[in-house]
Amino acid sequence: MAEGVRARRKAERPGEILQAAFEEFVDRGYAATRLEDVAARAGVTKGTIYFYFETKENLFVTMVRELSRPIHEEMEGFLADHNGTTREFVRAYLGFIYKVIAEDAHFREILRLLIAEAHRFPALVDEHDERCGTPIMEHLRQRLEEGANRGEIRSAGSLDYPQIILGPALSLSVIMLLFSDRKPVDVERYFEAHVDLVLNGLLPRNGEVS
Amino acid sequence: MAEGVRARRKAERPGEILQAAFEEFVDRGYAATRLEDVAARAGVTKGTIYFYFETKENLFVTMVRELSRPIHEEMEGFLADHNGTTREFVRAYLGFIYKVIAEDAHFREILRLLIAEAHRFPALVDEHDERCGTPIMEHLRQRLEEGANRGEIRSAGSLDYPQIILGPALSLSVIMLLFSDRKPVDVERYFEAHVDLVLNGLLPRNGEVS
Amino acid sequence: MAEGVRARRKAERPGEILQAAFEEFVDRGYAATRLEDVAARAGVTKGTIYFYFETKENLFVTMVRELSRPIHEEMEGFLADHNGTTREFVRAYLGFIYKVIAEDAHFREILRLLIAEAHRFPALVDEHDERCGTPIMEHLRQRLEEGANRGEIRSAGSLDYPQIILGPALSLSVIMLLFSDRKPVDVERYFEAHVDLVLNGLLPRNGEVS
Amino acid sequence: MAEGVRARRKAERPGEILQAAFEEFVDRGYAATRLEDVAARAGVTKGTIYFYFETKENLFVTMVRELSRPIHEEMEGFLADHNGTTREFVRAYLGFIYKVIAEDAHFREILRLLIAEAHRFPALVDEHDERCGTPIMEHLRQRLEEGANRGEIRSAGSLDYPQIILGPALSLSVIMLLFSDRKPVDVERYFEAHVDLVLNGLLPRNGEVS
DNA sequence: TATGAATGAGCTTTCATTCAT
DNA sequence: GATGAATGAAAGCTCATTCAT
Repeated sequence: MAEGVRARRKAERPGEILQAAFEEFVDRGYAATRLEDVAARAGVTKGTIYFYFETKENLFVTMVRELSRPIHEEMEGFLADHNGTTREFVRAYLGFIYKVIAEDAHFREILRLLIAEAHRFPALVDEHDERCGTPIMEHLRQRLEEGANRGEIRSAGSLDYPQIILGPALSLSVIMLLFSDRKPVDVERYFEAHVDLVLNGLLPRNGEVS
Repeated sequence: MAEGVRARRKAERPGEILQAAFEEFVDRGYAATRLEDVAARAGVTKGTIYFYFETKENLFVTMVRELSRPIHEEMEGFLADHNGTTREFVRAYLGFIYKVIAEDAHFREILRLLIAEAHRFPALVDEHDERCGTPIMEHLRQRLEEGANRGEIRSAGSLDYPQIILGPALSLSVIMLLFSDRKPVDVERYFEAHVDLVLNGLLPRNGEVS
Repeated sequence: MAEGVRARRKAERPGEILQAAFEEFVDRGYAATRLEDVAARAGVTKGTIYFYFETKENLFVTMVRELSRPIHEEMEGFLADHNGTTREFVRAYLGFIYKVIAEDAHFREILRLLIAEAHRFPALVDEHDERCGTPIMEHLRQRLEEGANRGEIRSAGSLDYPQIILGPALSLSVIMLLFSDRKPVDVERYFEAHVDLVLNGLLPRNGEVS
Repeated sequence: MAEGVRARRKAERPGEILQAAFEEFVDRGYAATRLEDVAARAGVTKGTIYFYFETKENLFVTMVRELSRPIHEEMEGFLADHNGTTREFVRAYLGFIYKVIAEDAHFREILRLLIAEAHRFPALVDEHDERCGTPIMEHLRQRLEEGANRGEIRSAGSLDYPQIILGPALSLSVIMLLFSDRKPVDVERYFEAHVDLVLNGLLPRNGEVS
């Protein structure tokens, strides 16, 4: 029985350290984070960190990779199945994005770290992009293209730049990073307004009363 | 004559230090930047920095403030005069935003620093927001409201969240921060697609052939 | 059968560790040697070393003792039987010394360790001296004394300081330690020149053609 | 006046640190020496050491170089002027060597460091050899060759290996390193016996009564 | 016997900051 | 104004040693 507990703890050590590292790196940034604080937060000593991770850089990279994994998996699951009209798809798609980008503090903070440390860890940015950014954009692009082919939507220029369609969501993420809780946003309304803009634009539509 | 040169140099010292600080802080982040490197880049010694700035924090804050000033001034100039249809306004407005947000590396890198150090310098974020973010948003919001009142545009939900309308531009900025030159974007086309989406949305407009 | 192999391996463990320790200590010196590297070289884990040896110091001391033993035994064997003229003895004696001091890298490297760590392990130096240095010197001294009594050699002052007679050999050892293979020496010729000097000195002998 | 004192101290700092480093390195060896102890001995703080020397390795190398310099200079002075018979030369020459090699603890301890750290600092060994070992050997060789040409001494094989002639002196140095003060040697008598052996060898000379 | 996870003291090195000149 | 020598408090990293299994 005691074995079980010890073994389980042992197996969980790296994960616990990674979680602690995430929190410290997010709070202080890469350079200002002290391994000693990470250790304390994980309930181990400095030496233990070096038993599992070669360097601070390695810990950081592994942390970003590992803490992004759940998001990637959820994303893949979402991308797998989706049908319905393009209109419905856009709403569902943006809904999912908001769940990840705006409501998941994990994802948001990893975004902060990637922006902050893009110069130091360009490969990490690219890796994250390949697993997360590119698939999301590409999937959106394809579905919109199909929708345009089927005449459901205009073949607008933004179909080539899915970033434009997702932009307001990423923006919200950045705003939340900048202001923490000092400038709260009604995400629900923001989301609805975003969907509305993407689908209808600002100009009056025929028969619509401004 | 020599005195004149020296005097002018002296007067420029603080500015040179701030410029050097900007470059170093951008390259390495706040914590990882060494004052010694800033000094070397500015062509002075560490001690000189302390003659002009009290601490590293103070240097950072002053630098962000000072290097943002030209942008603020340009912005105020722009916000001052603008007439024409809402349609024209939106295009001109976004055009200006792109000049600042996408083409001015200075602004972009300050954004990076603000995102990265938002926890350490929340007051600096707020200050920057008051001088730059809020006025831009508020101005846009008012003009759009007027346009809606005049019936030029729909009274869409996004009128309450100008961030949504500007979102794709901010997004581009973030993308450029993440990938430097590894993923170049055709800003001209991106901009046009952005304007098109904001004005027309994705759904087919009456009489429009997809 | 497998047990036999395992049992034999087990019995050899300490020896393998000592051998590995020798190589690492020689390469890096006492303080810079990591027990982990010793373990890796011996094909065991760090813990295993502590099963056989109490501390790093203990491992070092035991290693020097154990790796010196074959030399001591060979030496005792040599010292046991020797007759012939003093002239013959000197040549044979020096020949043996060269085999040990100049050709046996083991001995040489132990000498390096003793010199390097003389301050930290004085007792080890003394122990080695008692088993190796003193007997060699004393034996030489006695035989030379006998030779002098018999009139075979001069009763020169160097009879009281056998170190002088052996000096060039020890010197060669030190030179080899300093230059590894960067300054190769023709040991055969060096040896002959050494014997010649010891027996004849530099001054011309009667009837000898310079 | 106060300036003078401060300036003098400033100029002496590096030298004081070097001297302190010498003592610590000699006592503990390269790896086991703590920069903190060097600093304390020099009366400065750790940081100051790094103001003058880039790394511990650099401090070590500089120290060996700098502390060897006086010896090199003395040596060059000695090698400059010498005449008289070869017999006289050998005595004077060895006399000088003993002064350096046996009586100068500085030189001896540097020899210990070079032997101990030959693997880590081979270039330093070679450098020291070029400035100290080779010139001494070469000078001796030339003078002996001349002596042999003039018929003053035998053209013995050891003329090609001056190390053999100096060997007993180097040996004494090593012995002193090994035993510190635990085995005192009468250097005067040792020296005389050495000179005697080099000049006359062990075999009886004609007309000499053993 | 042997392992390997874990420790913690201690190491080299860094760097913001000070201050006499 | 400006310098640069000096500080000292960390920070990242190492490693001999321990101990439950």
